[in-house]
Amino acid sequence: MSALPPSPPLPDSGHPAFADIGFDEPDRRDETHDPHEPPARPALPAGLLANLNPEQYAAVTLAAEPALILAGAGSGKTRVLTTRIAWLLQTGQIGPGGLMAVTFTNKAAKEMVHRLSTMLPYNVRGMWIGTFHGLCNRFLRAHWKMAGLPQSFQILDSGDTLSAVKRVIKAMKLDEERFVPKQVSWFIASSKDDGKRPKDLPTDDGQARTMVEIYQAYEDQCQREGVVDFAELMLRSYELMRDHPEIREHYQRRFRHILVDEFQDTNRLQYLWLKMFAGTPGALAGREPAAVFAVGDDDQSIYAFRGAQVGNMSDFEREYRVRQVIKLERNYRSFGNILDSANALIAHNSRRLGKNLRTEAGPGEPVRIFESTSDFAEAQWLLEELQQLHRGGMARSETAILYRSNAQSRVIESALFNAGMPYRVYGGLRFFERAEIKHALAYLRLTENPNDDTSFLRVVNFPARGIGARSVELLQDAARASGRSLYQSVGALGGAAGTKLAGFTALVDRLRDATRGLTLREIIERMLDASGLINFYRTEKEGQDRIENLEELVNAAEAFVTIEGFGKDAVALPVDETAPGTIAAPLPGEPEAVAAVDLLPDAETGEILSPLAAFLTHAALEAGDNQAQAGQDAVQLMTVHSAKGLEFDAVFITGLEEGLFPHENSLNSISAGGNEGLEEERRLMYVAITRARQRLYISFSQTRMLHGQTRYNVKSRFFDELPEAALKWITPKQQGFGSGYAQQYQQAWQRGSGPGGMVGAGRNSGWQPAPAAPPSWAAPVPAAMRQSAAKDNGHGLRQGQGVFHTKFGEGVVLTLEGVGADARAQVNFGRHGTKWLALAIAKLTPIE
DNA sequence: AGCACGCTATTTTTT
DNA sequence: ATAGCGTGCT
Repeated sequence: MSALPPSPPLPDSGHPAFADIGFDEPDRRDETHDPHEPPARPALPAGLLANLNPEQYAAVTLAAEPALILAGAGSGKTRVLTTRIAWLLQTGQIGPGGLMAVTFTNKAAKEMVHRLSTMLPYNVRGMWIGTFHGLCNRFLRAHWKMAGLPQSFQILDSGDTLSAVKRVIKAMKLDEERFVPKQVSWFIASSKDDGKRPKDLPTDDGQARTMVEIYQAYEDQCQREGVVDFAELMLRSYELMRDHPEIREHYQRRFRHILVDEFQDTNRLQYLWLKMFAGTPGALAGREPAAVFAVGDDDQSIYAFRGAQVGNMSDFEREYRVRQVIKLERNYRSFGNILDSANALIAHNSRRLGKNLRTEAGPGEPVRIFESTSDFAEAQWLLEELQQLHRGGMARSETAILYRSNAQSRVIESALFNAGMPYRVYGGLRFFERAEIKHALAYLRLTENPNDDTSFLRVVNFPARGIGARSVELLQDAARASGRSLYQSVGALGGAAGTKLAGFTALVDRLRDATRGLTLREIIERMLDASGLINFYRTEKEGQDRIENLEELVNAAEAFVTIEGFGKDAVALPVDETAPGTIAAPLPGEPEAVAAVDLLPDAETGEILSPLAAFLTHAALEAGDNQAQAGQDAVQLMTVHSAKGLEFDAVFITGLEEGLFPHENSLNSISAGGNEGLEEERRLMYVAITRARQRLYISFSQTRMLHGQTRYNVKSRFFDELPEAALKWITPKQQGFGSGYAQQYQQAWQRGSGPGGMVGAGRNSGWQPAPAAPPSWAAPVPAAMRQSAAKDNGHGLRQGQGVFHTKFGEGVVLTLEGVGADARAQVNFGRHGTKWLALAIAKLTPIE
């Protein structure tokens, strides 16, 4: 008997193309097994399971039932995930069409596919392995009609989303001061991430009601224009599953194994989405839910600020009655002192699922702690230490400097730049986010869908063709009045403006007609020429880089490939040979750099998305690398957040100061369960520490330039939570302004020309500023007061002086006022806040 | 249409 | 300090 009946046909389907494409081929191999009775363990493919430790082995070979894997940092998480997939396939428990593996980032998905392809003798690219959003896209392309979308719907990135929101606010004639586009955009995205439509939201007060109205109007606008934002991809897929039992049943029967990476980072909607695909225990008539294999680490949950719910882990455990919780605690990355530090630190968090990393590698080097007088001195020290490591034979790319906030990179970059030390900063503009690329994509999108108003507005007058803001406004009014797109409304305008606009739409039409039947490369080349983009940048002084990027876009199109079929039958096709029915030979050697996507066929007709539409989808879902200075062996600079998932021989964690790390803003979010904000900061520090293989350095500075002013800082409380035995304090005894590092740095700074050509670090998309509250942790020191810095007021104190108070502990003097019995001092006690003290009463002992 | 000035905000980020 | 953005001027 087969416990797993073949998937039912989709409603109104039965079109042969559906199965031919392999998109939804039911897995016949399943029918020889009963997945609910664990199959006898077959002979293991040679080498596949070799060298797994007992816990890894247990996880990889778990029976087909819901499981939670608590995978500590460096415990071989990706290996377990990929080996399990390979094992499931090779033991014949499931076919390549019967499982789904979900990650958060394209990078992780690619890594998984890459590793799998080395484990399995066939092409794995056609499988349902990808990011949440990538899989949603695939799903919606198959069921676009039922989802109420046009077949070639476009995807908005966060920039597009913001401008779309701006247009809505303008159209509603609302005050942008009261309804800040960024905040509104964030509100809409978070509502969607919570699974909520406008009708599900409270409208208690006027402000809230208007916000919901904007949300509704934004939805209508997106629907009219045929575009979806990132959150919409998830929400629309979820609702489609929820509201269509036949679709739901189809996919629930199909995917018997669902593997989820970084489960601790899932938000509410993503968990709901997973439950839809897996089925909820007890709610399925006589069926078992899919075997969800959730891999995560609650100690590495650092994205609560963008909606991640660590609670999904315990919810999953409870709701799916997980019997198998496996902890991977053996660390293969770091030496003992590093792990001891990580363990001791994270032990200060409450409500952990509980995990302790261990290694057999021995203690290794101590964790080195450096106290510096200024951020300049800290940067200079970093440079010298890096030079020493490099002289000792360590590759620069194996060394990383981590910081809590992007603003910290500047001073470090200056020091490295002036010394000629190659470095690479993560976090700049991504390829597909560059202005010239967005312009080019806008033209391409208009040929696919002229009603895409976002794209229309972006390029209607770029390059300049005499269509001013006034004309555009008239056009928008006409469009609004008739409820049609800008493109459709051009005819309604007369006069000179109407003529020029008609010229633009004619250009779009010409482009669409002229590129029909051309290859992707030819389409893009034609567009670059006809739009005038290339010419525009040729005449620009700074246009050379932009032209190179546009050429790179042509290359990306050239390398664009789709995958057809599953497993052994899968072939990679250059996208221009994918006319339905044609089969091309696999690309020679299947280069790793290839940008592979799916054919994205319609579930009913099997009709494949045009190469151009598929490419545009790809561009939207994968913003591309941000390697500004790739190639060279360079020191890696990044925030702690972006370091997650990476590892280096030597790691420098900088700026360990109260208010900065842990960050002041995080300390506000105290909930019933404790100080959630602080605990997330601690997890962040835990992530930072566990990036290091051999050497770990942690530094902090007494003073730091922030927002143009010097701030006096107290060292981070996290130092108190590290095991003294694992540490080595390497700060030179004698320090201070005008001596040592600070002075050396000053000279280097004056000599150098400053950091030219470095990558801009500022980049904010969902984050919203909290109401401005003056930071209490490191009050800026007014210039007038600074004069008193060197002056002694009779109490042996000066500004910047370290002091000790019996109740508040260590602090730094920020300001001094009055003399004699009246003398007062403002002291920053870090976590205990900033206080004014009467020096006649308070017992302050100078330290250092 | 393009530039200059002034204002504002400055934790973390992927898709 | 400084970058990005909106407004207003040439």
